[in-house]
Amino acid sequence: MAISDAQRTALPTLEDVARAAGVSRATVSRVVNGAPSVSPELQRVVQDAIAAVGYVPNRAARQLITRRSGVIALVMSIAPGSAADASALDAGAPDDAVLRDPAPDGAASEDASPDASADTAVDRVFADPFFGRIVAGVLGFLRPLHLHPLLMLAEDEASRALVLDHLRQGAADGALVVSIDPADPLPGLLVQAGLPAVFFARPERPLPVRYVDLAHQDGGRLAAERLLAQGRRQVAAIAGPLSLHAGRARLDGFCDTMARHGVAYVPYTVGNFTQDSGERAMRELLEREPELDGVFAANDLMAVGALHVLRERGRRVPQDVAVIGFDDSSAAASARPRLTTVRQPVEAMAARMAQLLLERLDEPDSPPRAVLFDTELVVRASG
Amino acid sequence: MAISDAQRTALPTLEDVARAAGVSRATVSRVVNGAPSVSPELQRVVQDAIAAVGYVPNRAARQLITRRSGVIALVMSIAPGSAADASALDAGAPDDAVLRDPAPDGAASEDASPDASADTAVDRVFADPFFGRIVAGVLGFLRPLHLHPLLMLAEDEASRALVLDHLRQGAADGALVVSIDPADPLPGLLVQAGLPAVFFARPERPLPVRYVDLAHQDGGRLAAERLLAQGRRQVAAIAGPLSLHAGRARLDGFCDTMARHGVAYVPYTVGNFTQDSGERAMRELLEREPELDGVFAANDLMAVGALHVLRERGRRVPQDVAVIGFDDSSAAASARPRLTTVRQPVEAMAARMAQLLLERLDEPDSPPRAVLFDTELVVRASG
DNA sequence: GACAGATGTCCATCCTCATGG
DNA sequence: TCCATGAGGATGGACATCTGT
Repeated sequence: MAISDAQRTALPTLEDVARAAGVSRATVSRVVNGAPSVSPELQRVVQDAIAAVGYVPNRAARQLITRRSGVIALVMSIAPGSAADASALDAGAPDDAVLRDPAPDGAASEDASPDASADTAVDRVFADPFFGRIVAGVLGFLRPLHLHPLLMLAEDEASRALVLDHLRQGAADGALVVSIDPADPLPGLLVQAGLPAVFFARPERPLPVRYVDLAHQDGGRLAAERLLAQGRRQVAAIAGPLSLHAGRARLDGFCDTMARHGVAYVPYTVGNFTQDSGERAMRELLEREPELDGVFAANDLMAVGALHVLRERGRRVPQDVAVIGFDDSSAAASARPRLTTVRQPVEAMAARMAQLLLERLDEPDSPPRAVLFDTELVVRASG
Repeated sequence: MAISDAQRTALPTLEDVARAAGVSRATVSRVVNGAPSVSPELQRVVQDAIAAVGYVPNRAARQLITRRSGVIALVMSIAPGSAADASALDAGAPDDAVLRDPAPDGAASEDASPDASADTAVDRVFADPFFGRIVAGVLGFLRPLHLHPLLMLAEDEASRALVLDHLRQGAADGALVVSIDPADPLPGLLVQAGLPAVFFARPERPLPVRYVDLAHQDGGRLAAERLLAQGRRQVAAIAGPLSLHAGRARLDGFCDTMARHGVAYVPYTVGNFTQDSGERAMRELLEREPELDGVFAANDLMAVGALHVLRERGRRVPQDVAVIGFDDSSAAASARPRLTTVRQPVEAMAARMAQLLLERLDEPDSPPRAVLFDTELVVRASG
């Protein structure tokens, strides 16, 4: 409380500390920043003065000269550049009500609850366990370094421009971009502007950028080998969107491996990584191939949807039909039966993505680098 | 690419724009900030000059004088102040490996994947669908205002100090705090320091602060009334931690309503809001009350755990046992049978929380205000 | 070379004062 | 008198650089 007033008037500055300690501003600055060349006694004196006056460095002033904000933008980029293959739902998403004045209406009505932003496409991003894992990974790496992520969403041209502006304005030192759509223009825009960015998953168009990615195809292979080892031969797949590299590669890896082992025909259906789409896909596959004994889904959410449909149709898992998912998200462990799945180490990938960005910030001229992560089969009960 | 070099040397400043436009700095500033008193023609001229030289305002310089960062801290606060009742798992959580030098090791080994921060307590926060809903709500409100959330985690004394420092340093203008533990000292610290903050859920100790909260007790009542209307009389409850107001109030509301309708005895077990704890609780309840015909769980995750156990024990839901959850999280809709649940409008609450903070920032002297949200029964298949 | 002081720098905004219409 | 605009110094606070002992 006592501080509250002081705050509103004037916070103590370097100058104040210097005066209190009887040294120069420069010396205080040296102590604050841990410069080596200050005698222990003086350090003590300055530290005491800092504590006495309650000094905290002003980040804006520091940033003005160091040109570092200590902030990293974490961008969830969901919108396609051109009208692309986003699920039909998105079509009618209303624009945000743009408030020009940052000051909210003083007389906001008490009862009318504010907009809850029920935008389906946006909500889906944050509801997906994937988002939480990304955040956990990024935070785990950044926090010990005293850096923090600024959360941004890029879903249309205006919001993409906002991301670029923020970086140019120095609101963040660089961007970690999780881009969902292959037609996303954001990666290209960032590269063109020469802004520091690292991507989760390789951008569709070849760009000289840093990114982390997964050996998707190999993951598909692991799933196939597991099913083959169990003697399953009537297998089917629930693929992700084929417009995405991840969608294609996981399916390819699965089908190729099956073919190599004599299973030439693998019926598949395309979903969109949601549980609902997994249910629809499973129904369709059961109609086409009533005798199937194994299913590979390109992510856990769709696999869970498949589990539901199989149970509803009286197929026992794994006795009648084996199910293998992808990601090893929280959904896999909480499903019943527990889901056998191909692990994607999202947290480690996100952490590494952050590390690559810091490398780029420290050495702007170092060559772009990509890091590929391996998958791993996590055997549980479903297959 | 072309810009990249320019960037490293000198970005254009207001002065440059002024020169290019043949006007004064003041005029450029007026145009940039939308001051009313600039003639349309001049505005045009200045806008063109801005575009021509590629000017973007420097946030640090602006913040230095306006004392606004345009950033809002979103703090997930999970650790208890004293050694409190967090679930046993947390006990051995290792400290972060503190890296003093912000520069990462240049020769980071390629193969050793970086720490994925497998800290269980932290991971649980981000894996919970609750987190995504908070983010979605906050972002939905802040984005149209061109404000952005800075994600922070407070789990021990050091990280709490970091949150306070960031606010004092002006890294963020205020904080939105989602505090899990009742013994959390962060709310008290923020109040004491006079820093602008709004809380999700009322702090345990009475404090003169702004917050949003839910009519938890009323939610418990809705669940009870639903079960009573179905003629269920042998009901049990899976409560949340009783150290939390939300845990107690939901249970109280449920039990009180049952008592008022002649059901005096409601056996209950305490869980910790995870699916696993819900399973354990359900097993225990079935042993104690084999004849039960209705269960109320204090959140959806525990309700889903209960569903699994009931199925495993051959009880049909809802025919034999009705199950009602709480939250209406994504887990409710994706469960089978779909979960009847008490809705907590998390997104709207989070948005409102952000709005309250902006009110406080614009009018520091306005009195603290709390907003209570109502629950609502969402009837699906489970009860 | 170890240490510390003095001063210029980063850039947008606020201010005053003046000017022309 | 009023209004749009110019001109340019002062300001915010920390760091960089240079100098001097």
